[in-house]
Amino acid sequence: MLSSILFYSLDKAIRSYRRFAQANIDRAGIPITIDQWLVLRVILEHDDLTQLEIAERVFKDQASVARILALLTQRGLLSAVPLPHDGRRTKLRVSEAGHQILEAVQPIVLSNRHQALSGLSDTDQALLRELLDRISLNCAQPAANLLAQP
Amino acid sequence: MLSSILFYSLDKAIRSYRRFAQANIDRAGIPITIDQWLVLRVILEHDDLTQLEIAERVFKDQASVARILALLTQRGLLSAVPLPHDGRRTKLRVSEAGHQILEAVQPIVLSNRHQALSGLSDTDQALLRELLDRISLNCAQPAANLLAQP
DNA sequence: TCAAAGACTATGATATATCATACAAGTTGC
DNA sequence: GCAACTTGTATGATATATCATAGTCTTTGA
Repeated sequence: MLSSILFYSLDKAIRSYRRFAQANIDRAGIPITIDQWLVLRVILEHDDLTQLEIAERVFKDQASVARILALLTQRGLLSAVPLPHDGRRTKLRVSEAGHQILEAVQPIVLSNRHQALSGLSDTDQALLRELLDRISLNCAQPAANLLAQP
Repeated sequence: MLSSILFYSLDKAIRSYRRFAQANIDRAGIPITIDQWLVLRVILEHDDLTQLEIAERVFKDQASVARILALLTQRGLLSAVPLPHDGRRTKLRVSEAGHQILEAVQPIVLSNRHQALSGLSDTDQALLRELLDRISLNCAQPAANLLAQP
């Protein structure tokens, strides 16, 4: 049975949460996706990252980030100023409109997390995080080679 | 810090696992995606589901399933025979080629899970599942209404 | 200083996610 | 037996995921 597989529960949990969270953001009439929000947050915390560095922080690849940045810029939530010392890059800055959206979303984000974690004690949450991080770590290792080359 | 958020760890874990698992399948030269595999598996277990019922089992929506089914059919891994008693539907059947791919992937799937869960005891795994299922359950509830209507 | 190597971004191709909607076919109520 | 409703599938539009690659710019090394 598929439902007996742990990764099935893992997939279900994150999909349920993302749908739930996005639905609440949509319901509040705030025009942003969770992925766009996450990228904005990263830029807010560090304003001198390359697309690859942003990608690593949000677990996406560089191409996905490039497209999200293009969208955010196009929507006026982000501005990109060329960096003088490197002609390839730009300095990304969250615009005023971007800040406003981040502020508007913040209480919804907190409420979403609170509801999603209701019934989990602090101990539960700490343990959950530990187990999840262990899985991430395991998957970052090079794969065991089923078809090992001589 | 984003990294202190539990859902960040959750997102990271499932993305790490999916990349890891897909890379191992690709490396073995088996031409199937994890999502396609999952849908095939569901059809194998129950051969009389509507697209919506399949979607519920794999946590996708009907539109996504429709497109995955079209692809699987186009690639010859699935056949669709019209059902006599309902002109809208078809009976889905995993083809011989589909069975072969499922068999070829199976050892890789098992190895992936084993590696990803290494270091987690049975107790850990049971607890992890419990916590994840609780989150899914919490997110299935209608949202708390921040802007409650009188 | 110049050529090779490396870093950074953009984009084409394909797959999936989601909403909305169109269309077809079945069911129900009267 | 027909209209209204419901169910099932397909698809357009937009966003994200991923790989591969092209194009630009920087750094390195002799």
